[in-house]
Amino acid sequence: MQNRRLSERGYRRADLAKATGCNLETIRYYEKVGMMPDPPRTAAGYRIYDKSHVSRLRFIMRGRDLGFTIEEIRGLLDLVDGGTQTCAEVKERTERHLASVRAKIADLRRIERALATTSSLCSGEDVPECPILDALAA
Amino acid sequence: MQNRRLSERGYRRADLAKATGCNLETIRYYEKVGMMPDPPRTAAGYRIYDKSHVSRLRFIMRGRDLGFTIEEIRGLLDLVDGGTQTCAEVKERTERHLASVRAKIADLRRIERALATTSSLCSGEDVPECPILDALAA
DNA sequence: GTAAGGTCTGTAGCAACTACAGACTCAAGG
DNA sequence: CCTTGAGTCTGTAGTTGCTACAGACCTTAC
Repeated sequence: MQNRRLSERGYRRADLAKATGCNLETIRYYEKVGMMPDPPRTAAGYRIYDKSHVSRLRFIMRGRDLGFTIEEIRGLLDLVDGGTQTCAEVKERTERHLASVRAKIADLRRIERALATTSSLCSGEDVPECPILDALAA
Repeated sequence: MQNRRLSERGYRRADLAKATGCNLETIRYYEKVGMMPDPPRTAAGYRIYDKSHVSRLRFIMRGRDLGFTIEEIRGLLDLVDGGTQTCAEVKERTERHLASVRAKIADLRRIERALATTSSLCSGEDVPECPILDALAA
């Protein structure tokens, strides 16, 4: 194909981006902040990635999708990298995060009800009393 | 107490921060971006707040907690501020926000399910192999 | 061999804060 | 009356987690 020699050796940055769906520049950012390892380079300085980079980047992105902060993901990666991870630790972190997600859902449901009520009140001619303020300010 | 004359008139910035849990500087930021009104000032230029500012700031913070952007909160505040809008406009904005709330709930439910699933895979034992990490890497 | 396109670096921008620095104000104690 | 210490004022710079250049360099296809 267009870059046979390189693709025999591994992925270029754009290949990694495509393989993971990650933004091109974000890969460099993750490297800068130490979440992705400094990859080997070609003689000309081009980064060369392999399958392991694809997995790691997917791991990071999946964590972000699940609403983990960078620091939380770093923590999870440390467990992986350390090789000393215990199931108990990871489970504990996950459940803590699960609890906060459930709290957010509960809050949003309250807002949803308030908005739905407002909307139904809005069918008349007059501007209604707004229960949103009460719901949010409570 | 130490500033009786002022506290008879209202809250100072630090009082408002304490009453709402908002960061001191963030109050000024919200004022700068037009989410909080320019408050009255003492002769020396000190901001003076009252109960209405407490409610409004709580409203903003709650919205932020729930993941609304500044622009969305601005929209909600417009609803609350009311005044010049017709009922149709209010209803339209309300339903738009309702849709975004429901989308957020759906997102969080998806995250919740993923977290609950990964958590349930985990034995909680002190073994180095963790199915949650495997699931994230998958 | 040259043009198109990928990669490199550093840096600047974004949202939404958060934290100074340096000047000013104010109430209380001596 | 003066000092002291805490609170406030302004503008600006730093933070997080990206994202998007600019300008130079490298590779590949034709």
